[in-house]
Amino acid sequence: MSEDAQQTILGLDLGPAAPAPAAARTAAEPADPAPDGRRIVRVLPDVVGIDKEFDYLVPEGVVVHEGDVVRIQLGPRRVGGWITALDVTATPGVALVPLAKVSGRGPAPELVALASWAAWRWAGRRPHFLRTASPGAVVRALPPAIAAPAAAPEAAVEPTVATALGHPRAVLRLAPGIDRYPLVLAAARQPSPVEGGRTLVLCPSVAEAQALGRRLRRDGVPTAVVAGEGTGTAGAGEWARAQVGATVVGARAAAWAPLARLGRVVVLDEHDEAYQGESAPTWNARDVAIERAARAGASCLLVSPTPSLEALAWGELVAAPRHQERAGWPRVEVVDQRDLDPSLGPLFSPALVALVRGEGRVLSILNRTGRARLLACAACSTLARCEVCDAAVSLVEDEGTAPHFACGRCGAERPMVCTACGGARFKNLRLGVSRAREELEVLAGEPVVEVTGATALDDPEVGSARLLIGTEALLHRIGRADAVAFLDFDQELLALRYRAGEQALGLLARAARTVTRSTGERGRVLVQTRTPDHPAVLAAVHADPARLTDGEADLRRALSLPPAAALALVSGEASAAFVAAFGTHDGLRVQGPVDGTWRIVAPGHRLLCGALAATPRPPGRLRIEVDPLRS
DNA sequence: CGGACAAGCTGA
DNA sequence: CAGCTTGTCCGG
Repeated sequence: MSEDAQQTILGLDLGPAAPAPAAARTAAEPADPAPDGRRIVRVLPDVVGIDKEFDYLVPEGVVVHEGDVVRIQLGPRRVGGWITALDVTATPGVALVPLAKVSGRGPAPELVALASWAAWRWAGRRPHFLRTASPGAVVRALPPAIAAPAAAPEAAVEPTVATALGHPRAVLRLAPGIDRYPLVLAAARQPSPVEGGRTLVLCPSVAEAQALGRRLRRDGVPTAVVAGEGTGTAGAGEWARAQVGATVVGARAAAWAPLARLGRVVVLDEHDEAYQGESAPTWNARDVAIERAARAGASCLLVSPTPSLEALAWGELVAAPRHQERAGWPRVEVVDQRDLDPSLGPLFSPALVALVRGEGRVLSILNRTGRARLLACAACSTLARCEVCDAAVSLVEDEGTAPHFACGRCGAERPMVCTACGGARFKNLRLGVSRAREELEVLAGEPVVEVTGATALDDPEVGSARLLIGTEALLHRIGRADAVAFLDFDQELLALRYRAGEQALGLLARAARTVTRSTGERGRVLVQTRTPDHPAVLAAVHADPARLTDGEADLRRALSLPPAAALALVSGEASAAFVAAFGTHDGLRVQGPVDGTWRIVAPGHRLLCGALAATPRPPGRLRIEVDPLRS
């Protein structure tokens, strides 16, 4: 070993305040020595593309634990990795070299195992998950153990909530106007099925996690907020506190938080799509949390105003009595756009006009219509049109050719140059929203501010505006309003995704929460649609999500869609080779390709993931999405 | 994944 | 046949 390596080797010690015994690291125990008397550990390199482990010698006097983050010499280069097994026996005929460095603490053994499971479940690679489970910065030693929060003085929660907390795997349907904090506090304080077990609370956004964390700390619950700086990994301090006994609150990545002894998992707004990643592996934090709880013997509670069909298929539904749930929803008014006076246009019903001329902050939601985007010259604002037929042209950005305009009507193509001023820069016009804004302004008789993804929320114009308009992202960005109006809800209801109904109801629930004031008083939700009898609309109007989910579950079964089936999408340049190698399996159907994407339908994940894992990956880019949310 | 090394192509 | 590209293999 080089002098350099000797200098960088770091002895790690658990210290006196090691976490409680359930998850006690076996690391410090005496080793089975290798034949030559030195310990050997197995290491998974942190290199995507190497799904293989390698054995290394532990340098004399160095303490290692399963999950520790190390650096290794792998062939000609030095890379990071994780210890996945301690005290393995040497493979004959392999010349071992020592670990180059033990960097610090990493995921505990049960998380290393969970990463293997997740790699199987979402057809991904272990390093992806182990990175999420590792601290964002080096953790050399753990702080002293943190005592469990004092038990709840008395049950200060609703009977429904108490029932749900007492159940090992429950789905709590909680109306959107109900504050979840009493539930979270009780979850942190009440004993769990695991002696001395701590609570993990997941919520869809980092901001919510931080807010919950502040409230819990104020109430004397030692809390670690595990929410990363973009990448999803936790800061070293919070990571270490989570490891030694804090109650953990966090967003998606916190499903991998290092609780030494997990007793209870609570997933708030489990239906929220923010729990699932868009890039492969498309793992879902709710499903990771469910599996993790099951492995730990912990209870798991999924909470949502509109539980997903996946949740309902998984656990026992607990709901408040009808009148109580009803009281937690605002009034949802439905306008049938088919009855509107055509001269006013379909977007502006008398009810909407009354709403914007009334008082309080009103959010108007309008999704862009389809893919039709208009381009205008950035310099002179002239619309980009076809020189042949005058229709609006769209931008073509194929590989191999320079970006140019193409006419969707007559097919003519031309360079990306403004016909009026010769400018070459163009801006997208979100005509749907922009024009609606202008018209709404006229109808309201006062300014209406358009909020886009680029709008800064601390913009004084936004802060002071009473009337705002935007796409559904507006609901995510503006937390409070007195009324929410969906100008054309059919965009949501009739979208071509199989989950459109659920997503639409989820939007209505979000709107319902947006108009709930801290006093409990409720504002209004207005829905303009041509399909007022759609189950998602009826569910919100009647404050009864079962109106959607009952029928939807039957439909999914009939059509072999999740959760009655398991889906995977396979795309990328190597997808054809992969599908060829995948072959045929009993009970599995391979469809496609459509636009270069194959679709695999299976009766369940066991079959689907088993078959995916058994297929060798061909070289080249390959994207496998298990449980795609779109599609 | 990315470095090493081998086999194949090109031009003087 | 040097010099370069392309491909395959392997890492402890």
